[in-house]
Amino acid sequence: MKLSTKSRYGVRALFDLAYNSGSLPTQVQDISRRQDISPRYLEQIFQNLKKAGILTSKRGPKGGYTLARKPEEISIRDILLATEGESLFVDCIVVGDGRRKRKPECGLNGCCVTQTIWSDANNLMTEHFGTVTLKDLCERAQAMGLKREVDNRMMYFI
Amino acid sequence: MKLSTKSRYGVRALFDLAYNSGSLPTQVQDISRRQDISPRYLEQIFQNLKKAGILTSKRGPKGGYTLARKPEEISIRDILLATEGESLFVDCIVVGDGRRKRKPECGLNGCCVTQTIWSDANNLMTEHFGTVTLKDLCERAQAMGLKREVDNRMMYFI
DNA sequence: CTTAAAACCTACTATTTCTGTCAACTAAAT
DNA sequence: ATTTAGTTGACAGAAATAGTAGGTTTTAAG
Ligand code: FES
Ligand code: FES
Repeated sequence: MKLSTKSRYGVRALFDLAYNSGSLPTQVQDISRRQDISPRYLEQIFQNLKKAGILTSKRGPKGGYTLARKPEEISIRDILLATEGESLFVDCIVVGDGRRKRKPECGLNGCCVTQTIWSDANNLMTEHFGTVTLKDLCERAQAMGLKREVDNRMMYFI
Repeated sequence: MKLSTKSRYGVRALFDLAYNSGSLPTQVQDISRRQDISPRYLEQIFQNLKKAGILTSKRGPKGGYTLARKPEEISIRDILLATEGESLFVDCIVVGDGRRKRKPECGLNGCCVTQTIWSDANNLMTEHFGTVTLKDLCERAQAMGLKREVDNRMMYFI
């Protein structure tokens, strides 16, 4: 099991957005260039993130994407929820509302011993990723000495 | 990201072995029947687990597989290590010996902010899964009231 | 010694998921 | 009106996964 590129790209792109952009919308192509991700593909990912309420978008010239909340209010968990779905590890865990479709998969439902393991692990990861935010990432980046790209659109407003 | 069937089947099969078998070797077909896993596929998985030193085997009639260690000495981590490889989440984490091939994947190596996240998470999971053993699973199973299958080969020895 | 039961090995196929691209469309700014 | 840029859904190639199959080797039992 590996994270899908949707998740990895998603996290990187959102970090990039938090790190390099001000309050102005940022175009997909800029992030794509900086992070070396196919722009078309990134659009798809951003669409998911938008549905998840993590991004907002603005069309037209000078349009682009903006974080829907402050970086410290967006956790890795939020992102993974949008890109991977509710449960890592297995599909058969029943979360929250009982309307979710169940795939028993092994043993009868509720009688599966291994399910408890994956469920525990899932809770642990959820809790952990919930504490790591984009702001933390930005701080790490700064500590590592990563340069921000100067946003040349600011020129017009000086 | 979901666990591969190799991992899920593997854990279930090993649990089955720990729960239902005595010291005698158990055949693939028995486990396959009890756990409803394709016998031919299970053979493949068992080969991996054997290479990883978790199982020992005996050929010929009355042959089969046996746990290489006591159930309390086999952790979920050991199993996942055999079925999933060293790192969950991403491929680019460098573990232990530097001879492992690196796939930078995002940013320059050592300069990737997100890598630290996945690495942390990987460590956390490794630590957690390292504390859960097959014995724990057996205890849970007993608490849940799962029946053991009577091993009818014992009949011959009474 | 023969037979049969089981693990062992290699290769193949089918299915699904992932990754990325394309073209047509819609909204916004000038 | 025109142009820029995001939106959408379909789609195709690649890769990983899941499972199948045939044959070989080892070993216990008769
Ligand atoms: S029912 Fe899902 S792990 Fe067993
Ligand atoms: S280099 Fe692997 S996550 Fe960035």
